[in-house]
Amino acid sequence: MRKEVAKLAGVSEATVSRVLNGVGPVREETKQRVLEAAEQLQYVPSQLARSFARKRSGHLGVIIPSLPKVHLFSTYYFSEILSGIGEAAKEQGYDLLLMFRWPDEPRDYDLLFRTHKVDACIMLGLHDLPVERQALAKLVAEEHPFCLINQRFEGETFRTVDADHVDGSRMAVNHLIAEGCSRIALVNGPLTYSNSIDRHRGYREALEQQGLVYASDLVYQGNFGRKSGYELARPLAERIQNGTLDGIFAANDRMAIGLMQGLHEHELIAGRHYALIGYDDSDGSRLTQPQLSSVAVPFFEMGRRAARLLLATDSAGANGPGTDGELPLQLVVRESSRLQTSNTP
Amino acid sequence: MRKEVAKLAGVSEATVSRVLNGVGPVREETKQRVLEAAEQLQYVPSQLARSFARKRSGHLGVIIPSLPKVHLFSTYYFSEILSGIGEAAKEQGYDLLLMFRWPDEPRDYDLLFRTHKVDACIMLGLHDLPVERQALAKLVAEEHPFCLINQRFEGETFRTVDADHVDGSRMAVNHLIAEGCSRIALVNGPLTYSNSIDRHRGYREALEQQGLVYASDLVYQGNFGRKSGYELARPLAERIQNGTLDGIFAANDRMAIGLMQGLHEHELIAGRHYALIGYDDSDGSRLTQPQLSSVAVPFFEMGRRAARLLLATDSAGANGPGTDGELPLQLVVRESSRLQTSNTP
DNA sequence: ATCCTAGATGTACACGCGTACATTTTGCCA
DNA sequence: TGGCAAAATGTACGCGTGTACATCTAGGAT
Repeated sequence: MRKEVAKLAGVSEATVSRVLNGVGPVREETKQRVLEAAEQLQYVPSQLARSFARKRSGHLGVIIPSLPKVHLFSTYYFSEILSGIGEAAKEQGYDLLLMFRWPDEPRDYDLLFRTHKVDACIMLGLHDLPVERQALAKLVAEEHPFCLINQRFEGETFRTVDADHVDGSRMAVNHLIAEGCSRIALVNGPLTYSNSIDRHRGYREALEQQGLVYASDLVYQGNFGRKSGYELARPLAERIQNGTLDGIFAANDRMAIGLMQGLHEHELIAGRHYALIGYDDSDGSRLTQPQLSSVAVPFFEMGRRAARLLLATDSAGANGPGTDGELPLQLVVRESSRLQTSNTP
Repeated sequence: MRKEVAKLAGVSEATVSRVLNGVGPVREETKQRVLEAAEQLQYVPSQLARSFARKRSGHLGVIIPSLPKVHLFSTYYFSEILSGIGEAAKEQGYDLLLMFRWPDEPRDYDLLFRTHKVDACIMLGLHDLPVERQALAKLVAEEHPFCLINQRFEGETFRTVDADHVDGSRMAVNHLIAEGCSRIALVNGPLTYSNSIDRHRGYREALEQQGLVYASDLVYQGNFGRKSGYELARPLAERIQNGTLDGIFAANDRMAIGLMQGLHEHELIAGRHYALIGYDDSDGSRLTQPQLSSVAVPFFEMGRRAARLLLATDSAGANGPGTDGELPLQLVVRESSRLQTSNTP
């Protein structure tokens, strides 16, 4: 208890507070006396009371989507981002308040702020739905600092840390073309993610820039899960076999891997009968046989940036909405996208 | 502000508090008046002040190890556990305070409690080191509720939720033997995890129960990382080729997969030239070719139990150290452990 | 020696809630 | 109608900090 420390050190409670917070002028000798007294009494200030007095929780909230059975949609994705957030938060003296959001729960993010549970918040894996936009708009209206990662809301100016997925997708498709593919399918994710929109745009741009035709029947849709990729193997196998498909760009690794497994059951091998490239460069991409080519996304760095953006106090911290510049992606070529032999039947 | 709500509803602040907390007798009509006033004024109590007044943070701390470059050691492992913890915490009205612990940081877990940052805490991925034991012993001495998951400290009575890994390992090895293996290697993890000790014991017991000899030169050691498994491929390949090895039990999937990849480079195929089984039944086990046999560990359930154990208030909650009963494991046979053809050269 | 200023410390209180205790109101029975 | 217990509400205060403001001290310039 602070009072006892004060008495033991022969000073007032205010001085104890000053020493422990390093504020205000304190004589060196006094400071030492206080520190010794605190040490001797094993005194540590209560974060609870401290937060209360300061009216700041010291928490950075992180909203993570949780699925009924899957628990976490993509462990790699979230783990990387979370680690990045964690590093920056620790750096700034904040703690992470992790909250799992179930699909049908109300989006009352503003309560997190109004109840002072968090000082700032990062939302992951949001869908572009009206309810979601509305909830976020409310946060903006009430001037609560928050940030999205790897996701934009078209037409809004929410603070966001994103990568240039149009360019990343272009890179992926260009690579397939360079490997000799001319009929390239896109296996995309749900269009309620800006990610998917970007993939589609990059895919189309690359095709058209290289003088290939864009055909909507080459665009397939999954849900970013492995199973959804696996299930698309059947229609794609047919096209590969009848020669109307030689390359596949999957919007993430999980679907790419599912696809690869499904096509394998049709005796179709990636890097041999067709070229395949995924997206995210998740750890799974190194587990498959053949190993999966992919586009590396700096998730860790994105998490870190988002947290710094929100918490930075040193420079021009929580100034404008200031969406950060988009981060660069990197093509990672492994075996699945190689296509030396042509696939004539 | 509560005072305004009170005024608007024509009651005292205490009554507002009572209504919002559902404590004490309140006339139904009064209750409605207060709720309406609160609604109208958009009043929500500050969690900060509430926690302060109650002297309970409402946070369940979760300590997660973080590695310099790897960020998270095993995303599957932690994601599952974390999700389980999250579910139980939400169920009990607690929030998760996530803290990444770097290897060289001091183990001052007791500060978390003494500063009232958390009401209870779950530690993951601890090593059995003197500093660690000491830190935990301090928590016990100060009567702070905490729980370990998937890990015991021999000789201590720390609250723990664990699975019977001796039995799980026995199952794995018995399976290999049933598939016709007679010379089975163990690729273990670091012995500073009780997990590893258990694996070793189960491995040995199974061998001896089946009348096979236990030989220490068949025990290899990795660090649970894929790379460490990959690097063990060289010595193991040699033994497989000279006929002194036909089965491998890896202490986790990551090492098993690395091993599988390494052995593949020696033209050795799991399920054909040797039988392989991993442990954890992580999502990666389904990504390999051939798919990896494994032992399923109910990580999600373990996380949930640990959290309930700590937070449960309804039944006999935080009573004794009460280590929970060990959870059952399940053998998951896929392709890598099948061994129809003998491996005569 | 005096005065002034900056440095050092003490005093007092607010922060927003929960809650023990005092007080008032209600409902019921004699 | 009076009385009494229980229900309903109000009053007052503590929780452990941070901090504005007042006060005191020391040291240098005049």
